[in-house]
Amino acid sequence: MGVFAGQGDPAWSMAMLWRPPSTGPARTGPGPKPALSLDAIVRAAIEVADRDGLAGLSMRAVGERLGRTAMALYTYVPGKEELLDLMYDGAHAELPGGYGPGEGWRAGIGRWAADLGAFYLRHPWTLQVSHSRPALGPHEQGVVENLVGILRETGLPATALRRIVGVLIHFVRGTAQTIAEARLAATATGVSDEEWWSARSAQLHQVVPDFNARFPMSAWLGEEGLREEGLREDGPGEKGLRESGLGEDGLRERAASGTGPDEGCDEDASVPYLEREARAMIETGLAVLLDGIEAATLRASRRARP
Amino acid sequence: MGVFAGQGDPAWSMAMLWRPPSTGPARTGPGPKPALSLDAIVRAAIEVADRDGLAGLSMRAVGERLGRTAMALYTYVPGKEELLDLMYDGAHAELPGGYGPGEGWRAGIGRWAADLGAFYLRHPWTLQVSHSRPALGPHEQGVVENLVGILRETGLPATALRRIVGVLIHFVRGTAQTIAEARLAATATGVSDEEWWSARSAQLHQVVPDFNARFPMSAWLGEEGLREEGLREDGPGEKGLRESGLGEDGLRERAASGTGPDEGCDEDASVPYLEREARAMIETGLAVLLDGIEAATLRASRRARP
DNA sequence: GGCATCCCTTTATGGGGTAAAGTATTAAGG
DNA sequence: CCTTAATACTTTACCCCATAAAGGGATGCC
Repeated sequence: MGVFAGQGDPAWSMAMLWRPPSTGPARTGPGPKPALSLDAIVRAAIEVADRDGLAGLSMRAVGERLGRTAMALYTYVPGKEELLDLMYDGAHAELPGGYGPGEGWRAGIGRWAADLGAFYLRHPWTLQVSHSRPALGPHEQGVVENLVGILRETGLPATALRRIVGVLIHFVRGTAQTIAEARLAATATGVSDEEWWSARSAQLHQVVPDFNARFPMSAWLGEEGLREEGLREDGPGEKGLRESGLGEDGLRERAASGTGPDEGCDEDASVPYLEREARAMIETGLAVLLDGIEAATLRASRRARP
Repeated sequence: MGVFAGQGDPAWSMAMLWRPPSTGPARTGPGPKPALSLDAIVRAAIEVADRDGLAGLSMRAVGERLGRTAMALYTYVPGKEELLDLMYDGAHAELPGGYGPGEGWRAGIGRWAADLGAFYLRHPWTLQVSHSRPALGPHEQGVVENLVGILRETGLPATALRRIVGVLIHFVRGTAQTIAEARLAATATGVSDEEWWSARSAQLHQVVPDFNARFPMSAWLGEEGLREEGLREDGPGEKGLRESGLGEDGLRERAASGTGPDEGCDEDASVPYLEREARAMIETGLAVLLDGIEAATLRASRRARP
């Protein structure tokens, strides 16, 4: 159950992250040929983290997966923290590029958010790695590059744009975290999310019988929300979802068609309740954000030529 | 460097989190009187985490602070995970309530966000505790309750509102995380953020000489951003900041006037560069979010009576 | 062949969470 | 007052972790 703050030796991490690709096995001179490689180690570590989470990520586990001892890794990596830096950026390599202009920034952001969200769900451990660490790699930078490319269409000034970039990244990360933890709870306890949440809800009302009195707003939110869902009437604030390229199964499809070498993310046929809810949250939230960005854009152009 | 996924025994955590306050020392019967208490342990653990971060939080450390061994704690707490559940909610106890109506929802959300952000900065370790864990306590619930109370003024339907709640919480958390890590890097290396970032930037351009060619959008963002800041012209997208109650020093003031028993958060006189930047991000981001919420509200009322 | 070089293993150290067993302290019952 | 049983806390021990230090064995150059 370990997570890191991104310490270690940033200089080493930076150098390795940005080293020219496939710096060949140009090893000459005495001594045995290296059987491992930095890339192989990083790949193995990502696989371990995908399977067992960051809690299961130990130098022993990674070494074992490569048929070596834990100490063998230290020939290639100074320590675990630096390895995590490389894992984090390396995983991002599977994110697609090609957010060319022509689809409009609203749709572009929708696609970008769906891709990134699906990536987080394919590698939930990335959500536990603290963001905005010192060591920034090329693939993480690529995510930002893509988003900035899309957002430039809005014509917003750079200062505002940079901040919006932060907002969007935090938003997708946070939402993906909610989904990931729901999945984790579901698989850990062996019940479906729906059962799990209703059980927890029942327990809450048993432990706190006066919940509705102490938290009237939250109680209203829960009850009214259920009522609305029962009525199946589309509330407002839901607009712009299809427009943004995020249909009912947009995120889901992207999650299933992973580009990376991983085994996929054990999608089962039934769409879990909470996951649907969280996906709806990403859609609504994104719609809100997009409307806000649009408002800023309008204000900017109005100011430019009054 | 430990963080948790929120495992442990949720039933125990829930029971303790919601137990009636100050369940007295009604111990009768044989055996020595307990010298510790659950509250004292949680308080001590929070102090340790405030000082040394989650990395420095060990059962041994908490026990030592109370003049006991690590094992002594196990009389009161089943394990470290459960203790963390209690710490997390316990820290939230210092958040204020009283977001009465009358100031308007925009200003209300601004105040709510500033209070929550300042709280995160006073207890940065809370940002490493993964959110939306199984065990939800009364004080975390209070944060949601406050926000829902404010948002009900918008008249938005519950479904949309619940999702906006998630967006706002993720947003404040993410932003606070950025600030917190900037602080951490600054104190860890002993240099100011500004020096630290320029050093890192120089290193990046040394390691990656062709950065600007490979990441033209990001390069543009950086250069244009600097140019705009040099011009000191308020870009658009900045509107609504004062209106939302978030002045230049709004967050800062709140951070300094902590309500909890902690020592404050060693604010020094010079406002660090990156922190200013991050605060600006919270302001801009919030403005975008508020505009988006407003758009949803308008749409809702338009739909209600056409 | 000698030998320096380098990959990898073995062994060891210190720290973590916590199980198990031991010790001391108390109140109740005789 | 003495026994008994319950309880708070300590001691010890175990296993897992990251990693320092030292050793072993393969390899290519002289």
